[in-house]
Amino acid sequence: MTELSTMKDGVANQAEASDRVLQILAEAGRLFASKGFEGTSMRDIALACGISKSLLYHHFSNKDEIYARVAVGSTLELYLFVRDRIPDGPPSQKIRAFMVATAEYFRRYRWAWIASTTAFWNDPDRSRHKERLTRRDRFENFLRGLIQEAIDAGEIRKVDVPMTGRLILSSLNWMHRWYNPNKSATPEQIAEIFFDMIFNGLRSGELVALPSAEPSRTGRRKSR
Amino acid sequence: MTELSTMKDGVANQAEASDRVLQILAEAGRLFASKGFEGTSMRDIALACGISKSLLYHHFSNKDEIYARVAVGSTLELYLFVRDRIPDGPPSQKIRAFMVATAEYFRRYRWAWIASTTAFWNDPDRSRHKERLTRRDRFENFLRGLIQEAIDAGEIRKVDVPMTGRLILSSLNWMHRWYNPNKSATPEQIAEIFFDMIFNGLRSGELVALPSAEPSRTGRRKSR
DNA sequence: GCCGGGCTTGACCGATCGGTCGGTGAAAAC
DNA sequence: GTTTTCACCGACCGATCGGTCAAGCCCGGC
Repeated sequence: MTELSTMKDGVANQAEASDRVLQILAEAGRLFASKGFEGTSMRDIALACGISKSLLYHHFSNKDEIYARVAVGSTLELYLFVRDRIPDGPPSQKIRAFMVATAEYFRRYRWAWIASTTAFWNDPDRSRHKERLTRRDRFENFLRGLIQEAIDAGEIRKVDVPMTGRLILSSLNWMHRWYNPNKSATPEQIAEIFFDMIFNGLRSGELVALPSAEPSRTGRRKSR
Repeated sequence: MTELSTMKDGVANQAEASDRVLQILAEAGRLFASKGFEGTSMRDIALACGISKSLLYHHFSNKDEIYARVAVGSTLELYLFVRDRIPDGPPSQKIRAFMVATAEYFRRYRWAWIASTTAFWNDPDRSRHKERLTRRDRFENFLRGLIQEAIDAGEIRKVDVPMTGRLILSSLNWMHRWYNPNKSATPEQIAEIFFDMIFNGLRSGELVALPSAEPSRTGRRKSR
């Protein structure tokens, strides 16, 4: 079937699955993303696929398994997807590549991404939730490693590494809430803009004499 | 009742409401935040309050009204809350105050915040959803005004104003996903750190000669 | 022709959903 | 002392939930 590639959109790493399974995963991801896990019924999924509800249970044992294939099956690959797109070079450029690659992943698997990061952020299944957090941690720790590299190389200031990672990931993770695929910029372009802002800062070149309302933040530009 | 102040925690601008109503709103917000709107039943709310389900319908006409009081009733005040905490002074310091005030709001009305920004991001009620977006827009436009001020004053570079606003709001809006109230930093302190990172940038003072992988980003520090 | 097996279905189940109803008991109003 | 008011409850409703099941359909191998 020629539509396999389009149906595959939004569902990562499901190469061995049949077209029907891919269709179910794609539709389910889209529904989970827009109406949430509890807000999406098995009847909704069946209707969206144009099949009977029983058929869902032929291909999946229950609703949770569909969730698992959508959410866990997609976050599984994020770390590998991004890691393979980090080039050799200066650490700061690795961070930039990290952001762009994550944005590309978001663009490619948008519904699964939203379903995974929004609809299921509080997973009823404890062990599966933990597993997802572990993967998420591995992803985040990878970024922290890049940040530490950049600090060691003297490319960026001696900032708080976990907090810096959170800032970078926040800019990417919140994108799904305002990104409009019909508007101008691609997620990758947006990631580049954010990298520029975070890396170079908003402040203009001239040092503007700011009234130091917070004495603890003087001498910021001197360090390192 | 002396516990009125504690029960009021997490529910903004409900001065005229009775203790019981405040309790219901607080518990509902907490449940909505952790289990989502569809995932929280009226029985759950009643059980959490230690009352019968019927009593919920005595105080509220239906589940949606509870949602409205939690989500709409809290986002209503965010703009005013923040606006009143912006001091006179340099525009960049206004942006800093904006971030700190938003973080304070998050800390004070955490459950209602999470319920409003996460559990209900796709509101089934169209008109109410639009109303919330309008309020959200007013809040965001207020920030954009501050950014434009800072650009006009020459304090920050000639960046893309909407995109800059999104970056700042992303750092704050994503906080609820990783913030741990038992850990060290307060939301306000986190907001200050993020402001420092975004305003001053991560880059170290020394100009590191980066291989220009992106020719469009040369001369960045020259502008303005 | 027919037969076996995977894809597919509609009828159905107990549980739970949001919501309703009639009523209780105590305090306020008269 | 009677009536009105109001916070509150247990029982119940139709609808929908996730999930089951026996039976049909379709198609290649014999």
